[in-house]
This record gives sequence, C-alpha cells and structure tokens, in this order.
Amino acid sequence: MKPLSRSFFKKPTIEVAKSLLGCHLIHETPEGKTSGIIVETEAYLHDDPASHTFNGKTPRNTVMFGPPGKAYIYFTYGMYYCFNVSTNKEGIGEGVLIRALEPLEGIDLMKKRRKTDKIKQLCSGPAKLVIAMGIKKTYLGHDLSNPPLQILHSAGKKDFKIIKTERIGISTGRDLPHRFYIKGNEFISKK
DNA sequence: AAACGGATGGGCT
DNA sequence: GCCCATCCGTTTG
Repeated sequence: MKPLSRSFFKKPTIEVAKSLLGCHLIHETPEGKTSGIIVETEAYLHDDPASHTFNGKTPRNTVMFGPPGKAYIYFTYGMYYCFNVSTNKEGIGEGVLIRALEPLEGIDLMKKRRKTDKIKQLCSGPAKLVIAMGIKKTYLGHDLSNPPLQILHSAGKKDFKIIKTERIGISTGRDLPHRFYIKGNEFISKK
C-alpha cells in the first residue's frame, strides 16, 4: 500500500471514480487510526448540471478547480459534510464524491463517533463516512498523498466487478450513469 | 418495505 | 427566499 500520486487524479474524472474503488482511505488522529476500503463513488463533471461547479467558480467550489488530488469538503443540509477528491487538471472544476467505505481499521472508534454498533451503518453514505473517519472541514484543500488523511493504492489486481448506475440524492442530471460501486459489496449506501 | 418529514444552516439567485 | 451530492425516526400499506 502506498499513497496515490498526483498523476492518479490527473485523469478523466470518470476514470478516477472507477480506479478509486478498492483503494484505502486512512486517517490518523490523536484518538486513533481509522481506515476503510472505498466501495462506492460518484463522478461530477464540469458540464454536469448536478455539479457544484456547473455555474462556474465560487468561494465554496474553488478546490474543485484547483490541482487534482486535493480534498473538497462541503457542508450540506445544515448538519453534514461530504468528502470529495479534485480530479482532472487545474482549471477544470471536477471531482469524485466518496459515497461509502467498507470499514477496516479503528472500528471501535468509528462506532463511538457514529453512536451506533451496527457495522453496516458506519460508512454506508457520504456524510456517515465523514463522521466515522473523523474528517473535518479543516481538511479542505489537503493533499491526499500526505498524512494524516491519505488515499492508498491497493497493490494487487482488482478482483471485483464495477457496477455503473444513476447517482443518488440529486434532482437535475440524475439520469447520468456516474455512480460506481463494487458488485456484491455489503457496505454501499443503497442498492 | 417504502414513503414521509423534521432537523438545521450555508450558498447562491 | 429557496435549494440542497443527507440521515434518521416514524408512519403507512
């Protein structure tokens, strides 16, 4: 397992969304270490009406227009945060939303943060995994090839199939098949 | 099993 | 002022 390089993210966003499946997200804090396997993602392209970047650059979405491989974290519904990675190249506002993880390390800590003992409820949604992993808004713009929050490459070949479907929880552009998940995985947000 | 609505506040027209 | 890249408990069929 080694950190993903800048070039991993400096590619077409759909490609990155698929390649991220099977990679590990890992966060080290004074409370302890948590990690999980990325099992579900969604791609948001610059010409996509559902993307935060569709109407151009604003204070909130600036990271998506910046260099690839950085954390884009946004506040939503008055109480939650969601975690994305900027992709493609500088100047193009695109990114990948991480929608679900299969919990790996620090499961007790995740249970404490999420206030539940049900393993399938820990990281099966974009806001859930942010809480379980202890990701905070201060990571906005953080380079994900560095600690304490990193994405690591799974070394071996991928022994799973990728399912492609419509995205979840959006109104415009919902028909675009830009959601990807690991076939048969029990930890995705929704079948 | 599915549908519904409340919580709760920042972003943008 | 309206709209959310959500979640969870409650109600309904």
